[in-house]
Amino acid sequence: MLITRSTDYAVRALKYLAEKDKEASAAELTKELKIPWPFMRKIMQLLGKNGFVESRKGPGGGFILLKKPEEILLIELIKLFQGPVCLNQCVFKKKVCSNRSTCFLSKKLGEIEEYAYLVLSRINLKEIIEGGRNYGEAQNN
Amino acid sequence: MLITRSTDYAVRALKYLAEKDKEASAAELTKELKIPWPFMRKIMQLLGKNGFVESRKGPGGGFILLKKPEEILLIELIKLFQGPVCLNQCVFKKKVCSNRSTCFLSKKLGEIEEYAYLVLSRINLKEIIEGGRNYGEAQNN
DNA sequence: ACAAAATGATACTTACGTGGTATCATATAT
DNA sequence: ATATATGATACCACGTAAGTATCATTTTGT
Repeated sequence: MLITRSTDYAVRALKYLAEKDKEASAAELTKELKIPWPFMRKIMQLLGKNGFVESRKGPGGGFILLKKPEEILLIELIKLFQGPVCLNQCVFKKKVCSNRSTCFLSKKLGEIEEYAYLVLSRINLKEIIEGGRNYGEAQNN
Repeated sequence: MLITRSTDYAVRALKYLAEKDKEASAAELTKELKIPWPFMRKIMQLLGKNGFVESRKGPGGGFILLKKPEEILLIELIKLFQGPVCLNQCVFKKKVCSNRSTCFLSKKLGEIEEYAYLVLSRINLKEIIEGGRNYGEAQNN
């Protein structure tokens, strides 16, 4: 899987914050986006620690976007919530196949990974908001 | 991960059979390729059920390749051992996001998936044997 | 001052897929 | 007959993603 649920939730939350353009609490995000509250909190905390949002405690507090949507790259969120993009990793984790450069299959998988990385690097939040009209809109079925 | 260990083992086993061009038992494959015996058997059984190899029981029995290496496509092995190639799958498994066509992100992920599929579809066993001189050669570290 | 409402930190549980094992039944060669 | 092979199938182990729970801390409003 290229994108896990955590990353997806993060995108949705950031999208919501961008569109609202005001402070929103985890409770509000949870309600609007239909994402489990404790999970949402965990995600927002990570976003906070990494400079995507600023948080304010106390009643009326919550989170506010720190960056412009066009400055938030999908690849950064992926790295944050899933670690480095890696479709390739030799099944033997460095023990066997030290000879990856001579391995035809590794080379091909590497090509795919490179392409994926390139595409993901170019996607920013602004595009997601504008291009995906209903991305993240919760539904009831 | 694009390729799991099962698929990788299957490739190695088929490569071995292709190069030997004679019947080989699971025990032999296990020994030569340093793959756990019960796991190897499981893999060979799947390959047998799906027409990649023919099996013969009894002493001296084993498996023999049924197809030409150039007719064995990596993508088929991936599908067999890992299910359909799917990097895209909406995190909500069909519940939300029935509107995938209008979702910018899904479209982009779909593009990556398509590219991966294309590359993987074109790789056959013959190429792997010829291109990857040391693919599947067991090492001892 | 105090209670309520928010986040911070952190540890824990649950679910699932991959990797791997074990067992018994069945066929075949000698 | 017996040993050697595969067929079928059920089970176990482990790591990661998904989700929960708890307590501490900060801030607001009265």
